[in-house]
Amino acid sequence: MPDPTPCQREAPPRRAVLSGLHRQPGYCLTCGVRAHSVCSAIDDQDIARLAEMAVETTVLPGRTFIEEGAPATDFFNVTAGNVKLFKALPDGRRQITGFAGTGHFLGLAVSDRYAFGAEAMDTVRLCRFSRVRMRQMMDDFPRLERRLLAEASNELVAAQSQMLLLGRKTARERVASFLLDRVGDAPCPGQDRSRGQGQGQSQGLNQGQDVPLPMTRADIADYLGLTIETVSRTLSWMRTERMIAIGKGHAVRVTAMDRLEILAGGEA
Amino acid sequence: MPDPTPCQREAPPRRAVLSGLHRQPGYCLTCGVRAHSVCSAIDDQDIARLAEMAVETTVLPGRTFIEEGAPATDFFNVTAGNVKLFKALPDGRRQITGFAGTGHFLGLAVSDRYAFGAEAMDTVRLCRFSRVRMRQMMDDFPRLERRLLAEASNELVAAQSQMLLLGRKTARERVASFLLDRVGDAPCPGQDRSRGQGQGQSQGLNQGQDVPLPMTRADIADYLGLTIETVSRTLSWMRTERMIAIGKGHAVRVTAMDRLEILAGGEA
DNA sequence: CGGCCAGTTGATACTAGTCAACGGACGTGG
DNA sequence: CCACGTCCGTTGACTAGTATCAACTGGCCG
Repeated sequence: MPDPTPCQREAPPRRAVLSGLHRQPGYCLTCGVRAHSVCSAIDDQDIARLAEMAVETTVLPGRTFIEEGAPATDFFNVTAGNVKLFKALPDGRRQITGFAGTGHFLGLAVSDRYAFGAEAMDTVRLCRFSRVRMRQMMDDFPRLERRLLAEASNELVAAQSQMLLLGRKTARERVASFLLDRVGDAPCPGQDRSRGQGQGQSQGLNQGQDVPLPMTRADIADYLGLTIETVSRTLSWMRTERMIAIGKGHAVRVTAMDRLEILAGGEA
Repeated sequence: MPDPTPCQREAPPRRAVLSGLHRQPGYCLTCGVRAHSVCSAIDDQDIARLAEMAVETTVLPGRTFIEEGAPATDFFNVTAGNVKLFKALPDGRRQITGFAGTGHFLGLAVSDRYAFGAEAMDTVRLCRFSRVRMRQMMDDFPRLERRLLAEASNELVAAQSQMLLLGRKTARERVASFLLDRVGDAPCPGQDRSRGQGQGQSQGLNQGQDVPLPMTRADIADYLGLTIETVSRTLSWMRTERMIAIGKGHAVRVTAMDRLEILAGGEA
């Protein structure tokens, strides 16, 4: 297993939510995240240009580093930690539109303002790129644009599934879908997305699949369009039905994948 | 006003849902839709290549021409008519993820299967491109890819708004948001998206803004995650509140934009 | 004319939201 | 050390917003 925290170089003295220093030219060459991210679209020989425009940024847990509606000046690439993306209504209701982990690219938008907010769920490390410079890179490297298009297409597909979930699924179906979407995610986020069905993650003599839930009930609720009470009740119900086992500290073990899959109602 | 049905050439003898003949090399040069679509990313001098790989296709109202889960062999560009895009559950519940009008590009996906279905709402004319050939075009013309990325980014933003709507808005808020999204759409779809604020929202002496609704109540319901009854009741309620006037044959006039906007709850 | 479909409206049911109480984990400070 | 407060999660009682079921209308077309 490679370096679990691939992005640690500089000292961490910063004040505002967003600050930081530019990377060294050779930075990206050794970045463990590159392989999983859009940066892989740039060859070794050109990657120094990318490195030099990347600003190292650290965001503390709970801090909002993209404000919905603020001028969209930067793109971001998550190099460590997890981020929640959301939209909100004036009265405070909010919808989490997605979770972004290591390797995820943020900030795609044609508009000059961010259409969503982003908040760090844990300590997050980011590469920050100005949009202007990023556009130059895209001009010079069409492969980068292709990679972004692929990323956007995947997100679009995910968004469509989420619309089906939010518009048409019941609370039980939503929670089941949510758990299944996360089966196979490594407990250590960002690594090992191989999703090998083989011996899977720690099945052993088969106790079921572990599902890491690095988010609170409130986050799950805001993601599924439910309340925390409903999420809690639904998980409790699944436990009494012996479909899952609820462990300490944000961990759930799926013990009846088959019934969960039926519940989730695979798409037609 | 230019040719309202810019894509009429060949005779219409066809049997299957999808068939058709390849375009003539000069076709795209005169296509009135080109300016509004991804095709504008290709210069006049190169557009013949695109024309030659485009297959003219007509789809009758109500026909599904993209089947969810089917092998994704083609991209489409809508040249006339309106399309609804949707995902469905095995038991028939369905969520319309979007409406696509003239100029809209369909089929973006990395997967080898369509993630959504598409059905003609009226008589639809399409340019159909094989994915393989389209990929060649993208290789040769990075501008095309850039244009597609912009298109995808916009759809992503729209999808996020829709998630907020589906997850967190009440029925009244959903219907209000839906109507407002369509204010300014020309009654004749595909033309005049200028959204000229010129004469204001035509208030003033003013009868209000016309909102064309070329879809049934069932479609609206499936788009908003509601039932047809709730949509009907909500529109009726808005009428009694004098926020809208309901005309014959799928037309609604917004008579109190301001109250509708408050209802829709502008995003934070 | 009769059948069908889209839409409206009413009565009732039910899912999930709201309000509230409680327990455990954790951190702080006496 | 323990008392205290806070945050997160669970559970219960009740409510409200939509869904469901059903009846009815008007338009369209064979």
